[in-house]
Amino acid sequence: MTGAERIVDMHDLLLDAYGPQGWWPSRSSFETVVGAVLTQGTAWTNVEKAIRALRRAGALSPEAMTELPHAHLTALIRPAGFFTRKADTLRSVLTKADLEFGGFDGLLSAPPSELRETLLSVRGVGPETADAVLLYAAGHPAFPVDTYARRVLGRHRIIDERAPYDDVAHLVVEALEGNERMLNEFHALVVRVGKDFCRSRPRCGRCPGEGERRSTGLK
DNA sequence: CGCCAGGCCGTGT
DNA sequence: ACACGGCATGGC
Repeated sequence: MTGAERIVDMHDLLLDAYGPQGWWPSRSSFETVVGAVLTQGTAWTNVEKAIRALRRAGALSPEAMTELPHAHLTALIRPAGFFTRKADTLRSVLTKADLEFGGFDGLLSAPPSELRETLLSVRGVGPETADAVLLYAAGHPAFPVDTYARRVLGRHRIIDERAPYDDVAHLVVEALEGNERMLNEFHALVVRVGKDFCRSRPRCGRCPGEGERRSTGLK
């Protein structure tokens, strides 16, 4: 079985086991983008605190957040960690959207490649955040390669755990034939199963070829 | 107390 | 092209 076939199988199996995950959990595309930035290197529970604070402050729209004094923004997202950097990043996205795309909706409406390049040009937005925005806020085929994707696909020997980001992303997008619905579910399902087994139960024994990681493995 | 979480960036090899 | 430390809070 090829890697692509195993990825399709994994998607089908996980979907049967867990059901649709309903990602991205948010009330608007703007909230999705905010969440994508805030969750960088941060537990989702902490992101929820920050999102709730923003909502209470009425700052969960591009216009409202633009009006918000920077010190307020920084204070509101504090629970999400790395808050000085993340506040700057959110501000930069909004500024760039206004200057170059006539606003946030204009940015999201840009062609996928232009949207991705623009997002990547913002300090604090890397490939995973950009691909999460493409997939979950703009509805384009993309695959955000996060720590869980690396872990799960790596332990199943479908990829080398430290393969370059774009290699992994392209492999999955090709495997799922650019099917946005499947890419959406697959990313969410991989996070779900990764939380269930790969973290709380390292070496759970369910991944093929798990025994040789420390003995012979490593290139 | 230590480790980790739905990363990214600047610096040094 | 990689390795590494810094960025920061909160839960277990």
